[in-house]
Amino acid sequence: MHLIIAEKNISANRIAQILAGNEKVRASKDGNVSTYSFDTKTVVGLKGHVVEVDFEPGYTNWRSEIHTPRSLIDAGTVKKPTEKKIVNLIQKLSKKADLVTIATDYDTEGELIGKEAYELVRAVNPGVRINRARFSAITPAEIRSAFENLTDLDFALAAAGETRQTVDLMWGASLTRFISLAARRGGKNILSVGRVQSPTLAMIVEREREIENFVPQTYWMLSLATEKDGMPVEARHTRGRFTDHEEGLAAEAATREPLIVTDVKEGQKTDRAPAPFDTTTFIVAASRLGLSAANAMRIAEDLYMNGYISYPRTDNTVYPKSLNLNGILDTLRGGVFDKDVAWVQQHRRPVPTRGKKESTDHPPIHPTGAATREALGQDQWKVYELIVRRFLATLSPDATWMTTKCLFDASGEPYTATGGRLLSPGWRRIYPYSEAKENILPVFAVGERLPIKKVNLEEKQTQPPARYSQSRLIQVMEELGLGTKSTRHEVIGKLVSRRYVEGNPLRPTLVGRAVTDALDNHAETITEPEMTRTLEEHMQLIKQRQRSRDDVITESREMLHRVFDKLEAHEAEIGTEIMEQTAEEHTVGPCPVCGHDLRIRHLGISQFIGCTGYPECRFNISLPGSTWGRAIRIEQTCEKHNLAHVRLIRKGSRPWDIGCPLCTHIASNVEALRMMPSMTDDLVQRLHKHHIYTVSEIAGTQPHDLMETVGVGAGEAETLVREAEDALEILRRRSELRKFVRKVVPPRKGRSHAKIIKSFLEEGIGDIQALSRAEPATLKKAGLGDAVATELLAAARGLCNERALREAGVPAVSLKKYQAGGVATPDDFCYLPIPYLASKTGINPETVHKHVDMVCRHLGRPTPAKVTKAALERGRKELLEIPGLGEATVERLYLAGIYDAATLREADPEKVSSITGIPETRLHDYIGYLK
DNA sequence: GCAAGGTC
Repeated sequence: MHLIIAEKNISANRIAQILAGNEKVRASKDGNVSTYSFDTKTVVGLKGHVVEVDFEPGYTNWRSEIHTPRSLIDAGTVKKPTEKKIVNLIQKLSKKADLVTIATDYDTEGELIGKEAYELVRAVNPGVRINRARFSAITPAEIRSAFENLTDLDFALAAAGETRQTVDLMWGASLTRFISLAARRGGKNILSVGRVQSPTLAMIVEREREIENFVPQTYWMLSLATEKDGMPVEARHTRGRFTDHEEGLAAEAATREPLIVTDVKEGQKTDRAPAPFDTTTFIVAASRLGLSAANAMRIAEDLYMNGYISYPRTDNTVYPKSLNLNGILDTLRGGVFDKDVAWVQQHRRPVPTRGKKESTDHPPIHPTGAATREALGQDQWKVYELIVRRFLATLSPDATWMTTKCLFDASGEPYTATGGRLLSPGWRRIYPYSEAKENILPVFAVGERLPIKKVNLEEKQTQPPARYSQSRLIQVMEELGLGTKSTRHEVIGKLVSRRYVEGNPLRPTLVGRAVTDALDNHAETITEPEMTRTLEEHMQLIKQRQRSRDDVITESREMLHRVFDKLEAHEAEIGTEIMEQTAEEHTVGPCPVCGHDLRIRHLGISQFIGCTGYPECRFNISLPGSTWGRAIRIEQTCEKHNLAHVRLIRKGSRPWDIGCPLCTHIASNVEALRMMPSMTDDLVQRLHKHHIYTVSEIAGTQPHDLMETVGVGAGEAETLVREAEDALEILRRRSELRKFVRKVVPPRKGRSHAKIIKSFLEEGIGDIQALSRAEPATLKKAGLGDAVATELLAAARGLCNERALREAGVPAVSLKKYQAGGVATPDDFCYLPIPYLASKTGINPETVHKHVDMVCRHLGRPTPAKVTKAALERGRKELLEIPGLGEATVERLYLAGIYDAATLREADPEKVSSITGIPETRLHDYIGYLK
């Protein structure tokens, strides 16, 4: 069998179709991985890298004393499978193979991916022949010639890729751990560092600094308004910017009629049709449609998987010769673009446009199939249309403009006006994404005199550089060689998810700045794009076999050790700097009580706003738990309280804006305050004035203090505190009820828990106890169905019983055994005989007696007599001696309190029969035997 | 828990 391994499933399929020619390809799935077979050949696709490098075992603990962040520099690495199903399948097929061909993409990563496959094959079949097919496009001609000229894997090329992997892991992981530990950040808040992300972040930080340090300069622009044949014309002074106001004023004053046309130049300008899309130019164009880089890529990948467009990850801006442009045009005929396609076919430019970058891996992004608006979502359609129109534009003629430049003289002051008129729109007919603004000037003749309608000296300010938009940043990353077509947008996503940057255009957060500063000061290598450039040069030397992989990695290790020399010497300083710089990120504003900063605090899953004056000032505001989203400060502030608004952010959900935390705090607690019988509007106002907002604050105050701060009488103060304690208890029970309902009743559309609780409260059900006693009909009023109502009631009763028993003193461990034995209510304890309880639960009868005694006392009922273990065992033997009386009958007799010969002899057969279900005649027989 | 690079 000849096994062919491609880089991805879709390539595997296409390669199989091409090589099979007229033969039919059998597609089958093995563990969700597709294979394509024909003749004696089987083609299978990888998923890019199916293994990943990581440190050898022993380095998982970040805080290890021995395996410090620095020790990662010299740590050994291992390759571990990340796509187990594919790895297994490849190895299964390899065992049967007598020839294996690696057919991954023709670039460094592709060669490395190929080598990874090579190693997987070798591990299970050391003797099989393995060769390599190299092609730069998956077209019949390329693929056939590649398989006619098979070569060997280029291990030097793969080694270049491995070097990158090792260097990235070593630098990234060791620095990430070092910086995170220094700044005491763990879990979701780690501070990541990497060869690509750190320089990218540094650029955003740098740009923000430029904006902050920018000093605007004032300048003046001078223009005049004239007209001809009723057409207004604006002409600018040829000086452009006047930086000196006096000079501007002088020129303005000197601008007088007559205004004479001194020169008219007409010309033509061609406006080139755009080049084919590569990933970067595509992202830039999509961003004009309002799509973020990540979004645009996600949609493009979707379109690609559904066969509408070609592979979206490409660096190529030149159509390969093998691409059938006419065929694509034909495919697009008949649909929404029919007219546009027809026009392009009629007016085809002789050669399609081409961009500066040409690579061999994939063609530029182009449509591959016809789609309808209905088949795609709104955004998908927007992207598809963009790609179709771009493709059509690259085949369309250039646009041509007629340009006019006029010069005027206003009594010595020179002015100019330029105009443009679209002569032939060319590609602009079908690619409406960039606006072509015409500015048509009237026809002027040299020497002509014109009126001056107005002279205008306008004051302006120079502007700071703009923040990077996502698409602009991707362009700059590309220029600097940072990241790849597939990863650039992900790197930006990473910076956002690490909360280093936010917004679009991108702004750095305080954490982002603090980390960049720390790295800039102590490990500048990692914040500079230079590192990538050097790495690439070294990779080039490895490819050319002029340096070895180990040699380059050793050099990199030494460099990183020097970086750590500096870092470790300043560890404490780096840590405090980051912590101090980022504290502000959590600061909401001044405490209304003491004026110190209020800060958002996270403690496990709970979060709240606390005062930095703690413990002297105990002011705090509670926030919803972090399961609702992590609380962050946002730009907006509350004018009344001078506090920043708070937002809860959770992955996958829309952010929840809480607004001013104090306003929300006040509003959400007024209702609770009003639950106190003596609370009045006036009192609420007075309490608020003294920053007392919650019932629990009143409950926690000494009546004496309350008297002084709010100015109420002693009796009133005591009443208030007592009422607050009561209200607090009611609230506590209510919240318990709420949690309980939420747990038992599954959430469903159109049935909100808030509504259910509201209806319960209206029916007087304020806690679980009340719920356990409620009528099913009451529950149905709250919109619950029969089954759910029954379940909720049962659960509430169960919980109440359990609580009553625990309250009576039954230990939790025993309680579980009782429940398992079907003994659930306090009544069960009082009325079921002890032998029965003991036998059902396996608990010692003396212990059972102790528990029963506790429960009975708690309920004010008499405690039944004690039964010892010995008595019970003896009694059991006595009973079993009676002919026809077995184990099962003993258990049933326990139910009636009969556990030995004596108790049986005394029993009333009729009564015992009704309790145990044993026929009366049999009972008579037993008793008869005993007598 | 860490990078960057493939691919989905």
